[in-house]
Amino acid sequence: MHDPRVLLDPATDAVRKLARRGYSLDLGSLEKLLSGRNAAIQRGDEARAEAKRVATAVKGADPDERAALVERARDLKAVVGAAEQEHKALDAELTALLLDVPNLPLDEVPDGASDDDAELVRTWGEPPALDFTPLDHVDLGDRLGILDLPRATKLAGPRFAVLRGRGAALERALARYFLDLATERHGYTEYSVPTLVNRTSMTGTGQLPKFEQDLFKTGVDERELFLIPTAEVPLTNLHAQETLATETLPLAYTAHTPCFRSEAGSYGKDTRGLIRMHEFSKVELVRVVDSTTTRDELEVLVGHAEAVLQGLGLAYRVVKLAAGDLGFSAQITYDLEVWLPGQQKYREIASASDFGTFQARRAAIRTRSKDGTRGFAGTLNSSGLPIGRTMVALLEQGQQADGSVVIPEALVPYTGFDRLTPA
RNA sequence: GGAAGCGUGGCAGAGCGGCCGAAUGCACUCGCCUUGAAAGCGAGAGUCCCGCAAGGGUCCGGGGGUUCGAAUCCCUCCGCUUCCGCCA
Repeated sequence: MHDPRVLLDPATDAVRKLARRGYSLDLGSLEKLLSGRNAAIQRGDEARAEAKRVATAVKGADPDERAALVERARDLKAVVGAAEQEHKALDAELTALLLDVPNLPLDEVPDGASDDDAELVRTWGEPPALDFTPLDHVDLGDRLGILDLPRATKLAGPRFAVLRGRGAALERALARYFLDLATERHGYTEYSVPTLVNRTSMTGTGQLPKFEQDLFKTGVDERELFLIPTAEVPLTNLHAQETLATETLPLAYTAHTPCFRSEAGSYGKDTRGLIRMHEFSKVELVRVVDSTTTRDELEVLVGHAEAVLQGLGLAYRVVKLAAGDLGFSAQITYDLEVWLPGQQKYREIASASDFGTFQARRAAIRTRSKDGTRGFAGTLNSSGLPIGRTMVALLEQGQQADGSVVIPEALVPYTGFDRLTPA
């Protein structure tokens, strides 16, 4: 959420910046709401101040002037009540408007609306030169006897997966490898967190109120809970409504959780295989930092995500997303795209985003520095990585002419096997 | 699910319907003292909102009510603790 004053400041250039991502900001009504709200606050405060003075005067008043004072106090009370009501009403409107406004893209973010407009930053590794026609991960998984999509559909419907035998073991090994890398090499603290969270948490990171249709919602009686689409939600909200001493920053958190996405509006997209699931498992990296350092922290963070792919020897590239392709809360995002021989192209596997203070304002994650300066924290997150999509890349890039798949060396201590072979 | 109790500032812990933003202790910041530190002494310091500022307002778990006036009374919700039941 933005500070309305900042949005209204011409120096911010908010209208143009938001237009780059396809959002049209109504500065006029914003201005009107803000000034109206502030005027109401002031009116209420003045009346309340007077009411306090009168109430104090009542105590020592002569009997004959007491009645007049009490009546005056009653009148003031009405004024306070009216001003307060107006304040609340305008504040609700203002908040609703602000909650709807996405983050401002940084100037370095390229123009454009789709992934075609992303800017190539760098490429790592060589797509394996296969002297045979590569299979995609669905066929591979089927032959290897580790992936059973038909039965997943029977159990829950499309976009769910069943892993079997070494497939299930591979999933477990990947999660452990990712977590060890994050905690032992990159300094993240591992958490185990709820995967069902309340509306406040979802609003804090920006999934709500705008994107409720993307979430799975559950509840018993009046109670309302949402399945997390990513561990970003619980990890970032750990410090919601808290004030952090700047000298304790940056905080680096990781968690391995299931993630749930309704994938509304993605009908027909990636219907085959493990790419787009309603439920998948992911290791997430979250950083809570001094707000002035987020841009540098993003480079650190994307490096941590890249290290995972590099450790597995998977060819990938890094792109900077176009303004119109940014997530709601992000001001800049790098996508990591891994090479998929089965599709003969790079496909998104992870994305690392800098949210500036956008989420911290929503979630009220405050900071206080040694000299007493107060502000909001900066937040960032990256996948590190999703297990399913990593398995896709691993199977497809590691496939051999005989139909077997070679497990990357770094992973062998975790799997206990170095090769998957057809059943 | 049943019964009882409790929710005050970073922590601990007072608080008669007006003198309470709130005693006191610890912790904290800045001085003094000391070779240095500790102890001692003095001073200061909460949050959020409106305001250029001066200043004003808010906040004693959340919300509502009674009253000229509520941390103090009432209602309600939430959370925590203890006991019983059930249970992974």
